[in-house]
Amino acid sequence: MEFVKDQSAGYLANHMARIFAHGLTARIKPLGLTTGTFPALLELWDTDGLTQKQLVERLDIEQATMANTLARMERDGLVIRKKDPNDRRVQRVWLTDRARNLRGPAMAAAQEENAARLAALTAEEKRQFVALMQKVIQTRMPEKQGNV
Amino acid sequence: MEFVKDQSAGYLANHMARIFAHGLTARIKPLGLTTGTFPALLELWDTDGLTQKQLVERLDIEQATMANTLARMERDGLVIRKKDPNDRRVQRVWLTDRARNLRGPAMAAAQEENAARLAALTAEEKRQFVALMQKVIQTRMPEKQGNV
DNA sequence: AGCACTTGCATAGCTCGCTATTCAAGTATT
DNA sequence: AATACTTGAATAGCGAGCTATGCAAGTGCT
Repeated sequence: MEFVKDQSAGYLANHMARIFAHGLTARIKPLGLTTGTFPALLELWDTDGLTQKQLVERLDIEQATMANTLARMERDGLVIRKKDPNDRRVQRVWLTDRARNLRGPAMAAAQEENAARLAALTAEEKRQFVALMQKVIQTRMPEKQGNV
Repeated sequence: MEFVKDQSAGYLANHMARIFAHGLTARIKPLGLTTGTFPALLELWDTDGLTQKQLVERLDIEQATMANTLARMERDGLVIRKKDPNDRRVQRVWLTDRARNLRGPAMAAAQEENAARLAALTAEEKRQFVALMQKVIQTRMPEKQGNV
């Protein structure tokens, strides 16, 4: 065969991402979280009250995807959205107490999943692996170089 | 608790997979293909007439996902599904002429996308990268009880 | 002031992945 | 032969991602 799927970087990336997502889904389900909320939560745990626009910029996610994700998060009591009084187009996103309290357990779950998936790699391989993924990502996003 | 998303393997895997998917989507759109059909097509180009069950086993995709993907492929004139006369539960999947003719261009598109995304890596890094992803995928830790 | 342009977000509608459930066809047990 | 179990696929319903489009609030030009 001219194309071996298990040697194709794109195929492997997709497969691997599904495996990570599957594992993380299971680990954070007891917390009442889903994987799609994770990136937004990470940003908000660091800086509460970001605008939707700011979240989109920080996460390389489309605006429409973020709008939908935030709607689910609001529905599930993780955030509330308030119009910025200075510019009423802007929605600022604020964590609820519940979301703030999930920071520790959620980060622990993510780290456990990472550790489990990389368990077969040596410390040096883990370092290389992360560096290579960063490099591949930055190939499309040269504007972010040095910022990672 | 320190968690830097751009050093998290799972986060990077997700991000990278979205980048690959985005690129491949654009490259195969002119062919009338979408990314989800690609794995099934690769198997069928190699062995036409597989059953749905066999496709599921070969691709690490859930049965329901494959059923939906094949339904879209049939709708789009890529395959036809025929009941196996020896076991009428079984659906065998057969490529159409159109799908057979797409093999060359589709594989070329995938290889071009892979090459573009890995352009910043040396030959040795590419080899390592693929090997590391294979290793991560093949790691299947037994479910831990209580302590991960 | 009035008009066009820009910006931030929401909505519609799609793919693709998942879990859970249902259904029909085969197999096995009695 | 009738019943129960097993197996292959389909369906329902959701999350998460995308593109395209709509709309209201702000900005700028005249």
